[in-house]
Amino acid sequence: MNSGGSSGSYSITDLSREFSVTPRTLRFYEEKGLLNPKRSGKNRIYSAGDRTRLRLILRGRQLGLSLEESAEVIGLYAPGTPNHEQLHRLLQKIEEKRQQLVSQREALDAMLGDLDRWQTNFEAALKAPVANHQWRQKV
Amino acid sequence: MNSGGSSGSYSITDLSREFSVTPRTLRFYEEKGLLNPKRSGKNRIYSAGDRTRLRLILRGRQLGLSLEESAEVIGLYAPGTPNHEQLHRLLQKIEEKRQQLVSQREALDAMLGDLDRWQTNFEAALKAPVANHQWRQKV
DNA sequence: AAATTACATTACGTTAACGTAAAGTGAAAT
DNA sequence: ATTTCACTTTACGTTAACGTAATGTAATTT
Repeated sequence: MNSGGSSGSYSITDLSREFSVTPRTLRFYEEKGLLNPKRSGKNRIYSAGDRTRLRLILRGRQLGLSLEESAEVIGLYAPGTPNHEQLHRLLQKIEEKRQQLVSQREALDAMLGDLDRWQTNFEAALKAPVANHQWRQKV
Repeated sequence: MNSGGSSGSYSITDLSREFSVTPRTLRFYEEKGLLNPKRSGKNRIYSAGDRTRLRLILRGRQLGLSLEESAEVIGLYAPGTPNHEQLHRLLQKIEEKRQQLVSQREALDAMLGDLDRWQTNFEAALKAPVANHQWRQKV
C-alpha cells in the first residue's frame, strides 16, 4: 500500500520506484549516512525531506559525484545555518565538476576530430582501387 | 635513457612520463589487450602506433569510456579493413557519450538552480531581523 | 490455516582500474 | 666489485556502489 498520497510520507518501495533505484540502494545510502528515515517498528518511513535529499543524491550521481561528495553537498541542506566555509566548499565542488565537463567535452571533440579524419581516409580508401594492399601503416 | 628522440620508439617510462600515467598502467593496458608493444629481450618497446593507441585510450578515459569500450574503439584502428558494423558501433558509442554529457550538464544546471534558490533563501535569512533589536542596515 | 506481500538484517560477492609490495635480471655508473 | 637504474613478473590489496543470496518477521489476502 502506498503511503498517504500527498501526506509526504513514503515507504522504501515508494521512493525506489519513483526514482528508479532498488531498495538496496536506499538502505545503502542510509548505511552511509546520507539518509535517515524514521521508523515505524522496523520499517523505514521517508519524509518529504528525505525524498528531497534523495533527489539531490541522485542528481549528484548523475553529475558524477561520489557519495561522499554528495554527502558534503547534502550537509549544506541539513544543519540549521550553513556557514561560509561549507558554502565555499560547495561552490568549489561545483566549479570542479564544471571543469570536468569542459574537459570531457574537449575529449569528445578531439575524438570526433580523430574520427572525422579517420573516416575521411577510410572513405578515400574505399574509393581507391581495391587492389592495393599496403594501405594504412600509419594512424 | 630515452629512446631515440624522433625515431618513434619509446620505453615504458618514456610513455608513462609523457602521458602522466604509471608504468603499471601501461602494463595493465597491455594485459587487457589494448597495447602490444614489441620486446627487446624482456623490455617493452613502444612504437609510434602504440603511442597513438595510448593517446586514444586516455582520451577515451577522459571521456568516461571504460577500457573495454576503448578497446572497441581502438579495434577500429587496428584490423586491416574496418567494416560497417564496427563503424556503426563506434558512432553509436560516441552518440551515447554525447547524450551522457548532455545529461550531466542538465544535472549540473539543475544543481546550480537548486543552489541559487537556496542561496537566495540563505541571504534572505541573513538580512532578516537578528532579534528584536535592529536598525535598517544598508547593503 | 496457509500463502503472499512487504519489509527487515546479515553478510559475502562483484567489477574496474589500477596500487603496491616482493623478488629478480641485466646493463651502466661509481 | 658493488651499487644504482630501469625494467621485469607474480600476485595480493583497494575502493566504490551496490548486487545477491539467505533467513526472518509482521501484516494481509485467500
